[in-house]
Amino acid sequence: MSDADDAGHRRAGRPLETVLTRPRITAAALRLIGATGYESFTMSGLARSLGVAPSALYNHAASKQVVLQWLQDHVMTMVDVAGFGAEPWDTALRRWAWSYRDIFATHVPLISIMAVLPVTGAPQTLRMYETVAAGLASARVPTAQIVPSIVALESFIFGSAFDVAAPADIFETGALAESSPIFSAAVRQGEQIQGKARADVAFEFGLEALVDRIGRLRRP
Amino acid sequence: MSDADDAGHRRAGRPLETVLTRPRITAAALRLIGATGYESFTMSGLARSLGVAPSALYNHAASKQVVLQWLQDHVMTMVDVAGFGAEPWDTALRRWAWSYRDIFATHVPLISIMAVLPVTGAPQTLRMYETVAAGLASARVPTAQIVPSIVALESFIFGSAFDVAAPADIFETGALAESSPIFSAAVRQGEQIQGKARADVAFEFGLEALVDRIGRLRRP
DNA sequence: ACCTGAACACCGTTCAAGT
DNA sequence: ACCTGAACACCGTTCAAGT
Repeated sequence: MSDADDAGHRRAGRPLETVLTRPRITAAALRLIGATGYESFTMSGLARSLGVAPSALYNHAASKQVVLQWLQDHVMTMVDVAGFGAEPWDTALRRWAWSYRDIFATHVPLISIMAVLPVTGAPQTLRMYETVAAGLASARVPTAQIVPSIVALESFIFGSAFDVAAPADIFETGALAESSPIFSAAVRQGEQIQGKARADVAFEFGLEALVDRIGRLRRP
Repeated sequence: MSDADDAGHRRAGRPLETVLTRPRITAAALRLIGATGYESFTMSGLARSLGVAPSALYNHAASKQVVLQWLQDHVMTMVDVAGFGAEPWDTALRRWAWSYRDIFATHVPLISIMAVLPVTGAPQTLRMYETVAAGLASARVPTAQIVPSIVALESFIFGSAFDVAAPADIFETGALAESSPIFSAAVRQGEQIQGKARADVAFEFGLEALVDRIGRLRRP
Protein backbone atom coordinates (compact mmCIF):
# COMPACT_ATOMS: atom_id res chain seq x y z
CA MET A 1 0.00 0.00 0.00
CA SER A 2 1.38 3.38 -0.89
CA ASP A 3 -0.72 4.72 1.99
CA ALA A 4 1.39 2.97 4.61
CA ASP A 5 3.73 5.93 5.01
CA ASP A 6 0.74 8.13 5.77
CA ALA A 7 -0.57 5.94 8.57
CA GLY A 8 0.62 8.40 11.18
CA HIS A 9 -1.65 11.07 9.77
CA ARG A 10 -4.71 8.88 9.74
CA ARG A 11 -7.39 9.58 12.28
CA ALA A 12 -9.37 6.83 14.02
CA GLY A 13 -12.57 5.78 12.28
CA ARG A 14 -11.40 7.05 8.92
CA PRO A 15 -10.25 4.20 6.73
CA LEU A 16 -8.55 6.36 4.09
CA GLU A 17 -6.68 9.65 4.33
CA THR A 18 -7.17 12.12 1.50
CA VAL A 19 -4.65 11.90 -1.31
CA LEU A 20 -4.22 15.66 -1.21
CA THR A 21 -1.40 16.11 1.27
CA ARG A 22 1.44 18.56 0.68
CA PRO A 23 4.02 15.86 -0.11
CA ARG A 24 1.68 14.14 -2.58
CA ILE A 25 0.69 17.34 -4.33
CA THR A 26 4.37 18.28 -4.56
CA ALA A 27 5.33 14.86 -5.91
CA ALA A 28 2.54 14.95 -8.49
CA ALA A 29 3.58 18.44 -9.60
CA LEU A 30 7.21 17.39 -9.94
CA ARG A 31 6.22 14.34 -11.98
CA LEU A 32 3.94 16.38 -14.24
CA ILE A 33 6.53 19.08 -14.85
CA GLY A 34 9.18 16.46 -15.51
CA ALA A 35 6.93 14.94 -18.16
CA THR A 36 5.52 18.00 -19.92
CA GLY A 37 7.37 21.07 -18.59
CA TYR A 38 6.39 24.25 -16.78
CA GLU A 39 4.58 25.89 -19.69
CA SER A 40 1.75 23.40 -19.69
CA PHE A 41 1.61 23.03 -15.91
CA THR A 42 -1.89 24.04 -14.78
CA MET A 43 -3.97 23.53 -11.68
CA SER A 44 -6.43 21.59 -13.84
CA GLY A 45 -3.70 19.28 -15.06
CA LEU A 46 -2.38 18.81 -11.55
CA ALA A 47 -5.86 17.96 -10.27
CA ARG A 48 -6.41 15.51 -13.13
CA SER A 49 -3.15 13.73 -12.33
CA LEU A 50 -4.36 13.34 -8.74
CA GLY A 51 -7.83 12.19 -9.74
CA VAL A 52 -9.74 15.11 -8.22
CA ALA A 53 -11.55 18.24 -9.40
CA PRO A 54 -9.44 21.40 -9.74
CA SER A 55 -11.36 23.12 -6.96
CA ALA A 56 -10.40 20.34 -4.53
CA LEU A 57 -6.80 21.54 -4.60
CA TYR A 58 -7.82 24.82 -3.01
CA ASN A 59 -8.74 23.04 0.20
CA HIS A 60 -5.02 22.31 0.66
CA ALA A 61 -3.05 24.93 -1.24
CA ALA A 62 -4.11 28.56 -1.19
CA SER A 63 -2.97 29.21 -4.75
CA LYS A 64 -0.87 27.94 -7.63
CA GLN A 65 1.92 30.16 -6.32
CA VAL A 66 1.92 28.19 -3.05
CA VAL A 67 2.22 24.89 -4.94
CA LEU A 68 5.24 26.32 -6.75
CA GLN A 69 6.73 27.39 -3.41
CA TRP A 70 6.34 23.84 -2.08
CA LEU A 71 8.00 22.60 -5.23
CA GLN A 72 10.86 25.06 -4.87
CA ASP A 73 11.58 23.95 -1.33
CA HIS A 74 11.39 20.30 -2.37
CA VAL A 75 13.77 20.79 -5.28
CA MET A 76 16.27 22.19 -2.78
CA THR A 77 16.65 18.75 -1.19
CA MET A 78 18.10 17.53 -4.48
CA VAL A 79 21.06 19.91 -4.31
CA ASP A 80 24.25 18.05 -3.44
CA VAL A 81 25.66 19.25 -0.11
CA ALA A 82 27.38 15.95 0.73
CA GLY A 83 30.83 17.46 0.18
CA PHE A 84 30.62 19.73 3.24
CA GLY A 85 32.35 18.16 6.19
CA ALA A 86 33.71 15.38 3.99
CA GLU A 87 35.92 17.21 1.50
CA PRO A 88 38.10 20.34 1.54
CA TRP A 89 35.91 23.46 1.77
CA ASP A 90 36.55 24.56 -1.81
CA THR A 91 35.90 21.14 -3.34
CA ALA A 92 32.64 20.93 -1.42
CA LEU A 93 31.68 24.44 -2.53
CA ARG A 94 32.33 23.69 -6.21
CA ARG A 95 30.38 20.43 -6.01
CA TRP A 96 27.46 22.23 -4.38
CA ALA A 97 27.50 25.09 -6.89
CA TRP A 98 27.53 22.89 -9.99
CA SER A 99 24.73 20.72 -8.68
CA TYR A 100 22.69 23.77 -7.63
CA ARG A 101 23.06 25.28 -11.11
CA ASP A 102 22.17 22.06 -12.89
CA ILE A 103 19.01 21.57 -10.87
CA PHE A 104 17.72 25.11 -11.37
CA ALA A 105 18.60 24.95 -15.06
CA THR A 106 15.84 22.34 -15.30
CA HIS A 107 13.56 24.35 -13.00
CA VAL A 108 14.11 27.89 -14.29
CA PRO A 109 10.60 29.17 -13.41
CA LEU A 110 11.32 28.41 -9.74
CA ILE A 111 14.17 30.92 -9.68
CA SER A 112 11.95 33.98 -9.49
CA ILE A 113 9.99 32.34 -6.66
CA MET A 114 13.10 31.28 -4.76
CA ALA A 115 14.74 34.68 -5.08
CA VAL A 116 12.03 36.50 -3.13
CA LEU A 117 10.67 33.79 -0.81
CA PRO A 118 11.57 34.29 2.88
CA VAL A 119 13.42 31.30 4.33
CA THR A 120 10.82 30.95 7.07
CA GLY A 121 8.49 29.51 4.44
CA ALA A 122 11.15 27.18 3.02
CA PRO A 123 12.64 24.85 5.65
CA GLN A 124 14.66 22.71 3.21
CA THR A 125 16.17 25.83 1.72
CA LEU A 126 17.19 26.92 5.19
CA ARG A 127 18.72 23.50 5.82
CA MET A 128 20.87 23.95 2.75
CA TYR A 129 21.98 27.41 3.84
CA GLU A 130 22.90 26.06 7.25
CA THR A 131 25.07 23.35 5.72
CA VAL A 132 26.84 25.78 3.40
CA ALA A 133 27.28 28.35 6.18
CA ALA A 134 28.76 25.65 8.43
CA GLY A 135 31.14 24.68 5.65
CA LEU A 136 32.35 28.25 5.26
CA ALA A 137 32.56 28.77 9.01
CA SER A 138 34.78 25.74 9.52
CA ALA A 139 36.92 27.00 6.66
CA ARG A 140 37.42 30.05 8.93
CA VAL A 141 35.55 32.52 6.71
CA PRO A 142 34.66 35.40 9.06
CA THR A 143 31.03 35.25 10.21
CA ALA A 144 30.18 38.66 8.75
CA GLN A 145 31.35 37.54 5.29
CA ILE A 146 29.34 34.35 5.13
CA VAL A 147 26.03 35.79 3.96
CA PRO A 148 27.56 38.04 1.27
CA SER A 149 29.57 35.05 0.03
CA ILE A 150 26.50 32.81 -0.21
CA VAL A 151 24.36 35.52 -1.81
CA ALA A 152 27.02 36.30 -4.42
CA LEU A 153 27.43 32.61 -5.24
CA GLU A 154 23.69 32.10 -5.40
CA SER A 155 23.12 35.11 -7.65
CA PHE A 156 25.78 33.81 -10.01
CA ILE A 157 24.24 30.34 -9.90
CA PHE A 158 20.73 31.61 -10.70
CA GLY A 159 21.93 33.76 -13.59
CA SER A 160 23.99 30.87 -14.92
CA ALA A 161 20.98 28.53 -14.70
CA PHE A 162 19.18 30.84 -17.16
CA ASP A 163 22.18 30.72 -19.44
CA VAL A 164 22.10 26.92 -19.63
CA ALA A 165 18.62 27.14 -21.14
CA ALA A 166 19.75 29.56 -23.86
CA PRO A 167 20.09 28.32 -27.44
CA ALA A 168 23.65 27.45 -28.46
CA ASP A 169 23.70 30.12 -31.18
CA ILE A 170 22.37 32.95 -28.99
CA PHE A 171 25.47 35.06 -29.71
CA GLU A 172 25.65 34.42 -33.45
CA THR A 173 25.54 37.91 -34.91
CA GLY A 174 24.59 36.81 -38.45
CA ALA A 175 23.79 39.72 -40.74
CA LEU A 176 24.76 42.21 -38.02
CA ALA A 177 28.34 40.95 -37.77
CA GLU A 178 29.70 43.97 -39.67
CA SER A 179 28.45 46.41 -37.04
CA SER A 180 29.96 44.35 -34.21
CA PRO A 181 33.38 43.21 -35.46
CA ILE A 182 35.09 42.77 -32.10
CA PHE A 183 32.28 40.90 -30.41
CA SER A 184 31.72 38.74 -33.49
CA ALA A 185 35.39 37.79 -33.55
CA ALA A 186 35.24 36.97 -29.86
CA VAL A 187 32.23 34.71 -30.39
CA ARG A 188 34.06 32.89 -33.22
CA GLN A 189 37.16 32.45 -31.03
CA GLY A 190 35.04 31.21 -28.14
CA GLU A 191 33.59 28.46 -30.30
CA GLN A 192 37.05 27.03 -30.83
CA ILE A 193 37.18 25.71 -27.28
CA GLN A 194 36.75 21.99 -27.73
CA GLY A 195 34.39 19.72 -25.88
CA LYS A 196 32.88 22.19 -23.45
CA ALA A 197 29.57 23.99 -23.74
CA ARG A 198 29.75 27.79 -23.78
CA ALA A 199 27.62 28.02 -20.64
CA ASP A 200 29.92 25.63 -18.79
CA VAL A 201 33.07 27.56 -19.72
CA ALA A 202 31.56 30.78 -18.39
CA PHE A 203 30.24 29.10 -15.26
CA GLU A 204 33.61 27.59 -14.45
CA PHE A 205 35.35 30.91 -14.98
CA GLY A 206 32.97 32.82 -12.71
CA LEU A 207 32.83 30.11 -10.08
CA GLU A 208 36.60 29.95 -9.80
CA ALA A 209 36.71 33.74 -9.41
CA LEU A 210 34.24 33.58 -6.52
CA VAL A 211 35.79 30.56 -4.82
CA ASP A 212 39.18 32.20 -5.04
CA ARG A 213 37.88 35.39 -3.44
CA ILE A 214 36.13 33.52 -0.66
CA GLY A 215 39.35 31.63 -0.01
CA ARG A 216 41.16 34.91 0.52
CA LEU A 217 38.67 35.88 3.24
CA ARG A 218 39.81 32.98 5.45
CA ARG A 219 41.38 33.77 8.82
CA PRO A 220 44.78 32.15 9.37
CA MET B 1 4.56 67.68 -33.69
CA SER B 2 5.65 64.42 -32.22
CA ASP B 3 5.09 62.99 -35.70
CA ALA B 4 8.05 64.84 -37.18
CA ASP B 5 10.50 62.06 -36.45
CA ASP B 6 8.27 59.64 -38.29
CA ALA B 7 8.15 61.69 -41.51
CA GLY B 8 10.51 59.32 -43.28
CA HIS B 9 8.06 56.47 -42.89
CA ARG B 10 5.13 58.39 -44.26
CA ARG B 11 3.84 57.51 -47.67
CA ALA B 12 2.57 60.09 -50.16
CA GLY B 13 -1.15 60.81 -50.05
CA ARG B 14 -1.47 59.66 -46.47
CA PRO B 15 -1.72 62.56 -44.09
CA LEU B 16 -1.19 60.57 -40.89
CA GLU B 17 0.86 57.50 -40.12
CA THR B 18 -0.62 54.95 -37.74
CA VAL B 19 0.26 55.41 -34.11
CA LEU B 20 1.14 51.72 -33.89
CA THR B 21 4.81 51.75 -34.80
CA ARG B 22 7.36 49.66 -32.93
CA PRO B 23 8.93 52.66 -31.13
CA ARG B 24 5.54 53.97 -30.07
CA ILE B 25 4.29 50.64 -28.83
CA THR B 26 7.54 50.19 -26.94
CA ALA B 27 7.35 53.65 -25.41
CA ALA B 28 3.73 53.13 -24.36
CA ALA B 29 4.59 49.77 -22.80
CA LEU B 30 7.50 51.28 -20.89
CA ARG B 31 5.31 54.12 -19.61
CA LEU B 32 2.55 51.75 -18.57
CA ILE B 33 4.91 49.38 -16.77
CA GLY B 34 6.62 52.30 -15.05
CA ALA B 35 3.23 53.41 -13.76
CA THR B 36 1.60 50.14 -12.74
CA GLY B 37 4.21 47.39 -12.98
CA TYR B 38 4.58 44.18 -14.93
CA GLU B 39 1.89 42.24 -13.11
CA SER B 40 -0.94 44.32 -14.46
CA PHE B 41 0.60 44.78 -17.90
CA THR B 42 -1.85 43.35 -20.47
CA MET B 43 -2.36 43.68 -24.18
CA SER B 44 -5.75 45.23 -23.44
CA GLY B 45 -4.20 47.85 -21.20
CA LEU B 46 -1.49 48.58 -23.73
CA ALA B 47 -4.11 49.00 -26.48
CA ARG B 48 -6.20 51.27 -24.27
CA SER B 49 -3.19 53.49 -23.54
CA LEU B 50 -2.67 53.81 -27.31
CA GLY B 51 -6.32 54.47 -28.03
CA VAL B 52 -6.96 51.38 -30.14
CA ALA B 53 -8.69 48.02 -29.82
CA PRO B 54 -6.59 45.14 -28.45
CA SER B 55 -6.81 43.28 -31.74
CA ALA B 56 -5.21 46.23 -33.57
CA LEU B 57 -1.90 45.51 -31.83
CA TYR B 58 -1.68 42.17 -33.59
CA ASN B 59 -1.26 43.90 -36.95
CA HIS B 60 2.12 45.13 -35.69
CA ALA B 61 3.36 42.72 -33.02
CA ALA B 62 2.90 39.00 -33.44
CA SER B 63 2.38 38.41 -29.72
CA LYS B 64 2.79 39.86 -26.25
CA GLN B 65 6.13 38.05 -26.09
CA VAL B 66 7.33 40.10 -29.07
CA VAL B 67 6.32 43.36 -27.37
CA LEU B 68 8.37 42.29 -24.34
CA GLN B 69 11.33 41.51 -26.62
CA TRP B 70 11.12 45.03 -28.08
CA LEU B 71 11.02 46.38 -24.58
CA GLN B 72 14.03 44.33 -23.53
CA ASP B 73 16.10 45.64 -26.40
CA HIS B 74 15.00 49.20 -25.68
CA VAL B 75 15.85 48.92 -21.99
CA MET B 76 19.37 47.94 -23.05
CA THR B 77 19.99 51.45 -24.41
CA MET B 78 19.64 52.73 -20.85
CA VAL B 79 22.64 50.75 -19.60
CA ASP B 80 25.62 53.03 -18.99
CA VAL B 81 28.51 52.13 -21.31
CA ALA B 82 29.99 55.65 -21.37
CA GLY B 83 32.97 54.56 -19.29
CA PHE B 84 34.45 52.39 -22.03
CA GLY B 85 37.14 54.28 -23.93
CA ALA B 86 37.00 57.13 -21.43
CA GLU B 87 38.05 55.51 -18.15
CA PRO B 88 40.39 52.68 -17.12
CA TRP B 89 38.95 49.33 -18.22
CA ASP B 90 38.04 48.20 -14.70
CA THR B 91 36.34 51.46 -13.72
CA ALA B 92 34.29 51.30 -16.92
CA LEU B 93 33.40 47.68 -16.26
CA ARG B 94 32.22 48.40 -12.71
CA ARG B 95 30.16 51.37 -13.86
CA TRP B 96 28.55 49.26 -16.59
CA ALA B 97 27.82 46.35 -14.24
CA TRP B 98 26.17 48.46 -11.52
CA SER B 99 24.00 50.29 -14.01
CA TYR B 100 23.06 47.03 -15.77
CA ARG B 101 22.02 45.47 -12.46
CA ASP B 102 20.01 48.50 -11.37
CA ILE B 103 18.07 48.63 -14.62
CA PHE B 104 17.16 44.96 -14.63
CA ALA B 105 16.25 45.11 -10.97
CA THR B 106 13.37 47.34 -12.07
CA HIS B 107 12.65 45.11 -15.09
CA VAL B 108 13.01 41.64 -13.59
CA PRO B 109 10.48 39.96 -15.91
CA LEU B 110 12.66 40.91 -18.89
CA ILE B 111 15.54 38.79 -17.59
CA SER B 112 14.07 35.48 -18.66
CA ILE B 113 13.39 36.94 -22.11
CA MET B 114 16.85 38.45 -22.44
CA ALA B 115 18.60 35.29 -21.32
CA VAL B 116 17.34 33.21 -24.22
CA LEU B 117 16.81 35.79 -26.99
CA PRO B 118 19.34 35.53 -29.86
CA VAL B 119 21.25 38.76 -30.41
CA THR B 120 20.14 38.87 -34.03
CA GLY B 121 16.72 39.92 -32.79
CA ALA B 122 18.11 42.53 -30.39
CA PRO B 123 20.31 45.11 -32.13
CA GLN B 124 20.72 47.39 -29.11
CA THR B 125 21.79 44.46 -27.00
CA LEU B 126 24.39 43.61 -29.60
CA ARG B 127 25.60 47.22 -29.59
CA MET B 128 26.17 46.96 -25.87
CA TYR B 129 28.08 43.69 -26.22
CA GLU B 130 30.26 45.26 -28.90
CA THR B 131 31.14 48.17 -26.63
CA VAL B 132 31.97 45.92 -23.68
CA ALA B 133 33.94 43.52 -25.90
CA ALA B 134 35.91 46.44 -27.32
CA GLY B 135 36.64 47.64 -23.79
CA LEU B 136 37.99 44.24 -22.78
CA ALA B 137 39.94 43.85 -26.03
CA SER B 138 41.74 47.16 -25.56
CA ALA B 139 42.51 46.08 -21.99
CA ARG B 140 44.34 43.20 -23.72
CA VAL B 141 42.02 40.45 -22.51
CA PRO B 142 42.66 37.55 -24.93
CA THR B 143 39.95 37.26 -27.59
CA ALA B 144 38.98 33.72 -26.57
CA GLN B 145 38.30 34.87 -23.00
CA ILE B 146 36.04 37.81 -23.85
CA VAL B 147 32.78 35.90 -24.25
CA PRO B 148 33.21 33.78 -21.10
CA SER B 149 34.04 36.98 -19.18
CA ILE B 150 30.94 38.80 -20.41
CA VAL B 151 28.67 35.79 -19.86
CA ALA B 152 29.95 35.27 -16.32
CA LEU B 153 29.46 38.96 -15.51
CA GLU B 154 26.02 38.98 -17.07
CA SER B 155 24.89 35.85 -15.24
CA PHE B 156 26.01 37.39 -11.97
CA ILE B 157 24.24 40.64 -12.86
CA PHE B 158 20.95 38.91 -13.69
CA GLY B 159 20.98 36.85 -10.52
CA SER B 160 21.82 39.94 -8.50
CA ALA B 161 18.96 41.87 -10.10
CA PHE B 162 16.56 39.29 -8.66
CA ASP B 163 18.18 39.71 -5.27
CA VAL B 164 17.53 43.47 -5.25
CA ALA B 165 13.80 42.76 -5.48
CA ALA B 166 13.90 40.43 -2.47
CA PRO B 167 12.42 41.59 0.85
CA ALA B 168 14.99 42.89 3.35
CA ASP B 169 14.16 40.17 5.86
CA ILE B 170 14.32 37.27 3.39
CA PHE B 171 17.01 35.55 5.50
CA GLU B 172 15.41 36.09 8.90
CA THR B 173 15.09 32.58 10.26
CA GLY B 174 12.51 33.43 12.94
CA ALA B 175 11.15 30.37 14.72
CA LEU B 176 13.54 28.12 12.80
CA ALA B 177 16.66 29.82 14.16
CA GLU B 178 17.38 26.94 16.56
CA SER B 179 17.76 24.44 13.74
CA SER B 180 20.12 26.76 11.83
CA PRO B 181 22.44 28.30 14.45
CA ILE B 182 25.41 29.05 12.22
CA PHE B 183 23.45 30.59 9.38
CA SER B 184 21.28 32.59 11.81
CA ALA B 185 24.39 34.00 13.49
CA ALA B 186 25.82 34.88 10.09
CA VAL B 187 22.64 36.72 9.15
CA ARG B 188 22.75 38.69 12.40
CA GLN B 189 26.41 39.58 11.85
CA GLY B 190 25.69 40.61 8.28
CA GLU B 191 23.08 43.09 9.47
CA GLN B 192 25.74 44.92 11.45
CA ILE B 193 27.27 46.34 8.29
CA GLN B 194 26.23 49.95 8.42
CA GLY B 195 24.70 51.99 5.65
CA LYS B 196 24.74 49.42 2.88
CA ALA B 197 21.90 47.23 1.69
CA ARG B 198 22.53 43.47 1.95
CA ALA B 199 22.09 43.07 -1.81
CA ASP B 200 24.66 45.79 -2.51
CA VAL B 201 27.26 44.25 -0.21
CA ALA B 202 26.93 40.90 -1.97
CA PHE B 203 26.98 42.51 -5.41
CA GLU B 204 30.12 44.46 -4.66
CA PHE B 205 31.84 41.37 -3.30
CA GLY B 206 31.01 39.24 -6.34
CA LEU B 207 31.72 41.98 -8.85
CA GLU B 208 35.17 42.63 -7.40
CA ALA B 209 35.92 38.90 -7.56
CA LEU B 210 35.01 38.82 -11.27
CA VAL B 211 36.77 42.08 -12.19
CA ASP B 212 39.87 40.87 -10.40
CA ARG B 213 39.86 37.58 -12.30
CA ILE B 214 39.32 39.30 -15.64
CA GLY B 215 42.22 41.60 -14.83
CA ARG B 216 44.47 38.60 -14.38
CA LEU B 217 43.62 37.41 -17.90
CA ARG B 218 45.25 40.49 -19.46
CA ARG B 219 48.25 40.01 -21.72
CA PRO B 220 51.30 42.07 -20.76
C1' DA C 1 -13.61 18.28 6.68
C1' DC C 2 -13.37 17.96 2.06
C1' DC C 3 -15.20 17.03 -2.61
C1' DT C 4 -17.98 18.28 -7.02
C1' DG C 5 -19.84 21.11 -10.57
C1' DA C 6 -20.97 25.36 -12.14
C1' DA C 7 -19.73 29.87 -12.53
C1' DC C 8 -16.76 34.14 -12.59
C1' DA C 9 -13.34 37.26 -13.99
C1' DC C 10 -10.02 37.59 -16.45
C1' DC C 11 -6.25 36.51 -20.09
C1' DG C 12 -4.00 36.35 -25.10
C1' DT C 13 -5.31 35.71 -29.63
C1' DT C 14 -8.16 35.07 -34.00
C1' DC C 15 -11.06 36.46 -37.57
C1' DA C 16 -14.87 38.17 -40.36
C1' DA C 17 -16.45 42.50 -41.53
C1' DG C 18 -15.62 46.92 -42.47
C1' DT C 19 -12.82 51.51 -44.45
C1' DA D 1 -3.21 48.16 -45.04
C1' DC D 2 -5.12 48.39 -40.84
C1' DC D 3 -8.99 48.95 -37.59
C1' DT D 4 -13.26 47.22 -34.85
C1' DG D 5 -16.15 44.06 -32.40
C1' DA D 6 -17.33 39.67 -31.38
C1' DA D 7 -15.85 35.35 -30.34
C1' DC D 8 -12.71 31.50 -28.81
C1' DA D 9 -9.91 28.80 -25.93
C1' DC D 10 -8.03 28.84 -22.26
C1' DC D 11 -6.50 30.29 -17.29
C1' DG D 12 -6.79 30.56 -11.80
C1' DT D 13 -10.07 30.87 -8.38
C1' DT D 14 -14.65 31.01 -5.79
C1' DC D 15 -18.64 29.10 -3.87
C1' DA D 16 -23.05 26.83 -3.06
C1' DA D 17 -24.42 22.30 -2.63
C1' DG D 18 -23.58 17.97 -1.28
C1' DT D 19 -21.38 13.77 1.87
